[in-house]
This record gives sequence, structure tokens and C-alpha cells, in this order.
Amino acid sequence: MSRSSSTYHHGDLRAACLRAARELLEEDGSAGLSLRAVARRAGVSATAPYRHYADREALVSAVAAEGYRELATHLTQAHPAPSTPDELAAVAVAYVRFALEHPALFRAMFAEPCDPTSEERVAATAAISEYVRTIVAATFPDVDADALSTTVWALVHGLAFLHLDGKLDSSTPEIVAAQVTSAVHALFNAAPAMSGTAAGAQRGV
Amino acid sequence: MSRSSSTYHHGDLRAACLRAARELLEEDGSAGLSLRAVARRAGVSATAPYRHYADREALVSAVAAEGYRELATHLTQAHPAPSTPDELAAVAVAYVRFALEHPALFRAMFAEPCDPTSEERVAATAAISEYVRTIVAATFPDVDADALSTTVWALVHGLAFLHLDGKLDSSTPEIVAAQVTSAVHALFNAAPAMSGTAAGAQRGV
DNA sequence: CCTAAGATGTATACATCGTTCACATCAGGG
DNA sequence: CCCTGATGTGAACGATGTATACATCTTAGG
Repeated sequence: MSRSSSTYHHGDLRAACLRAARELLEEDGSAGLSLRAVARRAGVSATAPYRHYADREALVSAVAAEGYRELATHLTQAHPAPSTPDELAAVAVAYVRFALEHPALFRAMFAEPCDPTSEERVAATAAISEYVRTIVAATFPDVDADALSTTVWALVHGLAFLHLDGKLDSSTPEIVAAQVTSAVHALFNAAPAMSGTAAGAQRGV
Repeated sequence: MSRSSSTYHHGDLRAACLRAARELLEEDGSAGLSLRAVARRAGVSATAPYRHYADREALVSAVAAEGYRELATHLTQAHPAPSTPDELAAVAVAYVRFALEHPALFRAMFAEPCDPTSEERVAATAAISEYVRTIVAATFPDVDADALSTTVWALVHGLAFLHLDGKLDSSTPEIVAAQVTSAVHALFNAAPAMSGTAAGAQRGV
């Protein structure tokens, strides 16, 4: 891997494509993420990316998987190991904030049915799902963790999308945080009643 | 509008395009919805649709608006005027069922930031939003209707997306219904506590 | 050290797509 | 009756995803 004089070989085209795709997504939205644009930005011919990604969807899946991982670290940064309703609410706020800070990425992560052939992608989403379940179980040990974590995730996920679609007031981060906190706490008020409900319908991913 | 012998003029291309677009969406997903395919299916030249829709996005917006209206009637069919938590839960189940029965349409409705230039589209979404607010207010008269309706909508919307993404068990309608019902009731258990909360952060659309 | 094979990038080509523009055809009101 | 506006046609342009054949580099094994 010596950085030889030749510019024929890129060095790490795979990573360069991922970065370029990510940038294009944030700059021009999903429509701007074309394989050719990625190749141009990486300074490479139009077909070069095919050596590293089977097709456009594979690249998008890779970007989405990266997004999941970033979301996970973003959440743990909000609080490493939440164990109280307030700490859990802080994580929820971080989730919605991530969506608002990376709207195109967040949409790419959920725009299409998760391609099951991208094991990188399913692994990343499973990690998120498991993480949510774990911290909910830590906060409400006496409750059906599967049921509550699904409900919490759905609530927060729905809030994120409604904010993205402009259905709610997202003018300042404080307003968003207050809104998410209030909604999540409303659910938590009912959480103790959820122990052993008939909500066995949920299933972890 | 006499059905003259000539086939030159279609008669109602606008509606035909809408129908063709809708069919293509359900058959081949969002990727299959191309203007040219719509024109082909309507039996018309590739550029004819431009007489009725400014561009592809305008057509998609029209399809989305139709989807909102169908969703609204689907909800009212579940229950015309819900006023108890159980009736409200039935409407929630109908919401998620609609998403699962028309996945591509549902995604088209929420895939992109709602184009504010399509007044048909914003009107249709505002109608849904208002409807949710109204039935929540009818069921919980003593509660901050804006706050609770936003929270309920977010929960149900999130459940719909998690089901669409295969994150939850959607194997049978009964399982889905049980899951949605349980989640919604959990929230309702806390609803009485929401009167006059600090959740003035919400705003109707 | 040399060489052959695999990995990586290039060039070319094709079908499709969105969109524009000039033109053809039809319908209805002066 | 014909002229004007609405509607549909056709050819054309640039961009895109992708397949194929070819070029170049890296590196493992003799």
C-alpha cells in the first residue's frame, strides 16, 4: 500500500465512496446521491465504484448502516447508561435531534424496507433495537421490556418523523426537547401498569 | 366531451395518470413510478402528462394527497366518531393497517419533506392532523388535546413505520392489532395526567 | 528478482429517465 | 365558419444505472 507515484489506484476507494455519498446526501438530499456523482467526487471513473458496491442500493445501504452506527454513538453520548426516566428521556431527545440534524441520512435509513441482503445494515439496526430494549429494561426492571421498549421506540421514531415532515414546531432545539420530553414522560407514567400485559405480540429484531 | 371517433384526445388524462401512477406504485414500488411508465400505461406519449403535472414530483404529490384522503376515509370507516379509548384504539389499528396494506403509497406520503407548493397535499395532511386532534379531544375532554393528539399520532405513526421496516412482528393482522391496541392503551392510561402539562410546545399544522 | 494472476480502475456503450421545444390535432366560441 | 386555446405528439438533450471489454497496478510464489 505504498503511496506510489501513480494515481491509477485510489488507495481506499471504498471509504472514499462512502464519504462522498454521505456528503452528497447531506448537501443535495437523496436525489443528489447518484453513483456517478459519487465517482466524480472521489475523482474516479463512473464505473469504478462497482468494484466495491454491487449497485446503487448497496452503497445506500452502506451509508444507512453508517448512519445507524452514528445514531448509536449519538445516543450513548446523550447518556452512557440511562437508568431513570429522565435519563431515558434525554436519550429520546438525542434520537429526535439526530433526525433533525441529519434529515436526509435519517430518511435514507428508513426510506425503504431494510434490505435483508445487507447483513451490515441488519446488524446495525438490530444493535439499535437491542440497545433500546436494554436501557428500557434497566430503567423499568419490573415491566415487560419488549413491550415497553417497542412502544417507546415507536413514540420517539414517530416524533422524529413528524418533526421532519414539519408537522410539529421544530423552530428551536429547546422546543423540540421539551416536546419530546413531555411525550416520553407521559408514556412512562403508564409504564408501571405494563407489567405482564397481554402485549406479548412484540418481538425483538 | 363527446366520445368522438378520434383517439387523439384522451378525455381525462389527468385522472388516468393518477390511476396509472397509483397502480405502478403498488405494483413496482416507488422506483417503478416513472412519468414515462405512467404515460405508457395511460396509452399516451411520454410528454403528454406534462400538460397536467408540472413534473414528476407534482404527480407524486397528487398521489400522496389521494393517499391522505384514502387514509382519512379508512380511519372514519374504522369508527365514525370515536369517543372512548377503545374506539380510539380501533382507529389507531386502522392507521397501521392502512400502512401495511399500502406500503409504497404510505412511504410516498412520508418519504420526503411535504412539498409546501402542493396546496392539495398540505390541505390533505392538515385534514388528517385536525381529524386526529378532534377525536382525541372528544375522547379526553379534560386533557390538553394538542399535546395528547400529537403524542398519540407520533406513537401510531412510529408503530406503522417500525412494522413497515420489519422491526416488529407483522405476520398476522390480529397480532398487529393486539400490539397497537396495547401500546395505545398504555399511553391512554397516562392521559388523565396530561391536563395542563408544560407541553405547550406543540402546534397544529 | 521476476512473473503471472488477481485486484482495481478506465473506456465505451446501451437502455431508461426527466424534461424541453416545436409541431399537430382537436373543441368550442366569435 | 374559422380561429384560438387546450391537449397530445415527436424528436432531441443531458443525466443516470449498469454491463462489458480492456488497462494498470500489486503481490505472492518460484
